[in-house]
Amino acid sequence: MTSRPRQVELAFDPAAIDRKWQARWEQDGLHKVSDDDPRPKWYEMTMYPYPSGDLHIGHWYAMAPADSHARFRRMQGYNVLHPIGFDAFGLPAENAAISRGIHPYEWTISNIDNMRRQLRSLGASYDWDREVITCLPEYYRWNQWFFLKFFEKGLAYRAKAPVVWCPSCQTVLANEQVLNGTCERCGTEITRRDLEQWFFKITEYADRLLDFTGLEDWPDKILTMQQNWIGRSEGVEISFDISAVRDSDGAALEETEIRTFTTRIDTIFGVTFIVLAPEHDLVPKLTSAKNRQAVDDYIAKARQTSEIDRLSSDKEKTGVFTGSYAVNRLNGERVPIYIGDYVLTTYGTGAVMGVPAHDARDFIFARKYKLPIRIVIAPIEWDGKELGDAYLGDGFMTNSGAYDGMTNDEGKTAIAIDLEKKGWGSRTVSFRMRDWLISRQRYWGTPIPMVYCDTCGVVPVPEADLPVLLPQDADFKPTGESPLAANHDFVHTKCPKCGEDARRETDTMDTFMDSSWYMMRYLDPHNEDEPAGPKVLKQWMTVDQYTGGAEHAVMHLLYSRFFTKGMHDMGLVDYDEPFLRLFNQGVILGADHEKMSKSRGNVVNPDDFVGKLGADAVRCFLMFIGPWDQGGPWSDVGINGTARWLNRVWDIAARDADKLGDTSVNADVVRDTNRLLHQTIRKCHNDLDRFKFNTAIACLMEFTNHLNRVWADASIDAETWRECTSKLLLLLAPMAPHMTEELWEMNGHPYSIHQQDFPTWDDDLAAEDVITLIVQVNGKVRDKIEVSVDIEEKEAQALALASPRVQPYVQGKSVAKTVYVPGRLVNVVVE
RNA sequence: GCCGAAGUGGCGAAAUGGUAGACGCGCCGGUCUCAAAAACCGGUGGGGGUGACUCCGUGUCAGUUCGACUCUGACCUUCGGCACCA
Repeated sequence: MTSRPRQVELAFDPAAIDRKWQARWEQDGLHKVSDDDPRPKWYEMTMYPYPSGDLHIGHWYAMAPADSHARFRRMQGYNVLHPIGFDAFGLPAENAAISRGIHPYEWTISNIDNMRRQLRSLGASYDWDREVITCLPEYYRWNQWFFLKFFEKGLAYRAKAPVVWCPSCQTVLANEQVLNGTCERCGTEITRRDLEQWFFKITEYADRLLDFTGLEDWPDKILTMQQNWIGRSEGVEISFDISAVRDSDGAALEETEIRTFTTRIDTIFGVTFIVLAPEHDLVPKLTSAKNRQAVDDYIAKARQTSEIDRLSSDKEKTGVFTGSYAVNRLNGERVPIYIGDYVLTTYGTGAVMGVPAHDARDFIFARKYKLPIRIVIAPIEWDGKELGDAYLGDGFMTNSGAYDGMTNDEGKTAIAIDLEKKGWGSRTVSFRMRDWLISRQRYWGTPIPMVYCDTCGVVPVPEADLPVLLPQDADFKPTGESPLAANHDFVHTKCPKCGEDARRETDTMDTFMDSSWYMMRYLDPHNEDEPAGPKVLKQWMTVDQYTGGAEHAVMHLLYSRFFTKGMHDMGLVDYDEPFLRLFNQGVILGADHEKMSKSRGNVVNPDDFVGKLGADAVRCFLMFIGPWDQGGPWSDVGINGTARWLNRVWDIAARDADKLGDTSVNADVVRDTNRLLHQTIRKCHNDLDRFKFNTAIACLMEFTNHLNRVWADASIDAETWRECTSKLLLLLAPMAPHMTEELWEMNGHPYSIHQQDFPTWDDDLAAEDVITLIVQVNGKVRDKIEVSVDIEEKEAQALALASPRVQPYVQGKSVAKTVYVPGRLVNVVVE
């Protein structure tokens, strides 16, 4: 409350104008989108918000530029669908509800009411009849419907697995929701649990998800992140012989081999040990009586180790010997079998062959436990000495029997082929991505439509019985078990198959289920028979432009791609990518260049600025700060500049053009003004097309400045003035929809400015006839001369050399050559 | 550690390999005013010079080029992602 920034005084009342036009547009249904429209369609979607209760400046930063772009497309002649909805299920509603003793439904719906009002204050061109709210049965019944379809197709399955658990949220999480070993939502360190849960088989689509050919314009960053997340590795699964191992009774084991996965089969002759994950099934059987105690202790310790520590790559590599040996079939060597927690049970086969000479982790492990290190890929210029570190590069095969002398690349293929012939292994592909765990032990989500019957097993709820309603009266406080399990009426049901007593599944679905298909529901939000009708799907999908934050790279954006491909394969839709183009906006920061947070006290409340300066000023300032994909700091004083400019636009557009007499009109200035108009239209159009709002606004500012100058000396005629000001309003309309509508009306144009065509330009009129020719000597600028745009090279060179400011630099020196860039410069190279 | 993006005035930034700093903020000066605010006009990268001018300048160091903020290589810094994935 100390140094209050000086306040811009406006010549108009933005708040009144905002209200006036928002009401009028609403009343006229200006933003209603018809399915029967002859114009080409453009589906432009922005990621729907979570109804946290308040539309903060980050929401504005996501929504306002997106709306401006949609408006721009509309003026270009497209039938634009730019819908909005609410991602209304999820933990925060429950947590907030628990702490306040209010039902999640009440909390969510009242937040939505408030945010709807705030979204309207932004002047966004949403068709509210298409609004989607995911926590309503009209919506989530289709989650259940899709779940049944995926189940039928074998893409949804139930399995016991070591899943991620958040002790604070008291629920399992998907792998994608773990950040550095902590819960993505609350930051609590995660643990693991062995639970039976529902999964979606996203891994079955791993290869297809890596194929980005159907995506026209996605940021490389997102594609890279998805690629890394999926983590495809080509390698070989090779087994080691354990048929010689005997159990405590001296009997042979049921299993005769250990399967391992490697990407470096060329190093197979360098194997000096095997390491199994502590959780590996074979561990108890392979552990000798003598080593039992040490192994059990190690496993117990591994269990206690936190996920963060366990996953840290800096951690010391530890392990214990099981007492058993396996045989490397390629050279008949016996190697010790260890367990070690640097081997993950969830990747590959949960077992690795230890090649210390050529793997950094195995190297450290071998040093620690004094295991032999045998070089089998000779480094280029290797002096035959011991290695100080694992050698990971290429080289020639050595100590590798028949393969000696091959390059390791050749060796890779040769060994793989031989292994396959002998049946000891096969080429295979491993993925880092795991199946999508969708069960949640929480209340505020879509009930999973499954029933457990003692006689029939797992039985899907028949489609006709959907939706399985989320009971209103559940005790939703988290206990670690789903709150629905405590609801007697919900749990106890009849088996759809045999009619006997049965129990319902009490877990709910991950909310990323909701967002995996919401783009379809906007097309047909009131359809009671299907998620969306085939006719509207055909007409609108896929989404032409999607905008939103990059934080969803490997969650929502990956899930929805998978979901779409699944639907495609079931014949439910005929496209297999949901979003053709993607644009990620950056993050809006506090004035201190830090992330906004209450504890820092740098949070900006948009409502304050909207009330004083108007929605248009806030919209334009957010777009003017910098490139949209870059984000940037908010500035309480910076916005005054944008407000001042809009005020000047107001002033200019409100002037009476007839006050410009003929007496001082200057034909050159009229021509220059016309040229600038056409250049401005061109630049503004091209910038808006590519989301470069900051430079689009800058060029409109330049045009505004020019108009002010020519008004001051009355050097242009009234007609030109009217032409320029009305085009200026049209160019600005997508970004400042309220005040341009008001000025449009004041100037006697027909309602609405937002239904007009975006101005077009004429390249001939935009072309310069005089240019500034840069004259350089050895690349340094020495003079600038005004010349005709179509000047000949010879003449340009002559003018350059004749320049008195160039003369001193060329005098007495020989001109080696001159470089002429038409319309740009002449560079004289001397000596 | 690996992958990716980015380093330009006091600040946000702009520049198809061709005038570095458009546009805006802030600041300085002026007009208006009793005064201030607002508004408007002018100035504003740094050094030197009364001046016309001149030298330096886009993270650092090399390179390619007639010419590099832009391309190449190495390094430094910041941010984002992944992080024992065999």
